[in-house]
Amino acid sequence: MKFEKIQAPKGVREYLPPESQGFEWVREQLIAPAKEAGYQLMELPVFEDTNLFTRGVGESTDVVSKEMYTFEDRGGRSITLRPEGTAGVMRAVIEQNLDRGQLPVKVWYSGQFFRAERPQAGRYRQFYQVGIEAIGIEDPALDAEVIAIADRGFKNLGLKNYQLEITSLGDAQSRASHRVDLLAFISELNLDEETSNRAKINPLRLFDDKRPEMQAAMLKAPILLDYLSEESAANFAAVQRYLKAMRIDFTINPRMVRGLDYYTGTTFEFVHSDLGAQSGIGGGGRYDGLMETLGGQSLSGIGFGLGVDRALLAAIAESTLPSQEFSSDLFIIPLGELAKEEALVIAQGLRLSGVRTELAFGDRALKGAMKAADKSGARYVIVLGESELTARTVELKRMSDGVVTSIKIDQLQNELSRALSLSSNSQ
RNA sequence: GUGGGCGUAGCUCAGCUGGUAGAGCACUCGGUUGUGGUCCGAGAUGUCGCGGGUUCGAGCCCCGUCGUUCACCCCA
Repeated sequence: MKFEKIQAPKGVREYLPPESQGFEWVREQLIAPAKEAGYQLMELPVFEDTNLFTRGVGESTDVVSKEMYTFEDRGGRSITLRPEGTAGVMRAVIEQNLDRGQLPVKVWYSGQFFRAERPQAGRYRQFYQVGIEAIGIEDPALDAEVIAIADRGFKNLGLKNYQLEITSLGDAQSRASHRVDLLAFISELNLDEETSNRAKINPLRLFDDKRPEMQAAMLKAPILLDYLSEESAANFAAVQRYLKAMRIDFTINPRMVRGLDYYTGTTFEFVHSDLGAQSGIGGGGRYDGLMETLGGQSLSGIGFGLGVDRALLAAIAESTLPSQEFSSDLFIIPLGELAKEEALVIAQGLRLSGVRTELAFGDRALKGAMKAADKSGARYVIVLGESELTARTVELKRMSDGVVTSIKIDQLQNELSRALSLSSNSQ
């Protein structure tokens, strides 16, 4: 009887060893700056009431209108796998009254998100993001800090071929007056049906059209930045000033368009140049009305989401992944039953003191075990046989050059700690 | 949702105008007593994605389907 193999669902990306080590590293590097800045973990469900997204993200967006994984649970409730992170954070903040405490609420999150799109390079139906949100305070310095944290994450990865683009979507008045002029401008253009439908949903989207003739046509379109109210303009100027003070490079892209409806004010995107069509590696911005829309008080927030999958692709493209980071320090090969027991005990002790230790299993021939040790990338190897057990002494072999030194088993921990720190200092 | 490319051993692929499958790498064992990376030798592995059709005969042609990949829409 042979059973058919079951495949992974379409569009999911799995990270298996050894690549998973790079993934784990990237995710940690991306979020570390947020932890250092006092943001705290918020662990949220991956599925939510569908209304959270239709109301929060906006029904007119592509994300909501055609990319959500929505299903009915056994109680007849409409449930959706989260397509982005901010709405869930806001829901939790409102539901648990976190906005009644000290502001801003500063949280980070990390996990899977889901969008039912056609898969493509760097675009998957299940993808990973890390993100932060800072809720309850309107201060351009906070905007600058949030951007700086995202930028630090990418710098932690060693990335160079990326660019930070910022703009401001202004306040409601700024957008309303710009919209009137933009619609007037667009009505003068000869648009095909599909495009003009898109314009009706959100005229700003036309700025993002990739067709050269559209780009050319939109060059003369009125720019939102020219319509900013005095206050919005001052805010945006301050954000730029702060970024410059922190020596964070950016360009102003007045034609930037974000896919989610809730953004207002400062908005930004990180774009990488080596990734093909899906070049956005992160983005975010301020959202003034979201909390109120979701039934909370009227507080503003700002946050970002960084794509872990794409950041990993970028790190691979720029060859910035560390290689030695992931391998063990020591590989123990026991020969015989007694040695096996002893090896387990020794390994436990060494691991407790921070020496990354692997064992050979399965009574393989010594040659095979040495091969396994070699492939593990371990920096040192010891063979534990009868003679070693009686002498309580092992030969510590350094794999890089094969040099062997004789060491008492009791001294193994000290010697290894010293040898490892010496060689890592000299790197 | 739309369009193009691709689907042959674990991996990367070859397979000429249709005649019932190969290479490299990886893997296992060995090159005499317990030491890896090089070298040499031996070995195992495929319903040629799946289903139909054309044909005396299909991995090669046709149709469908699934998957994959790239791009569009859109986005991390």
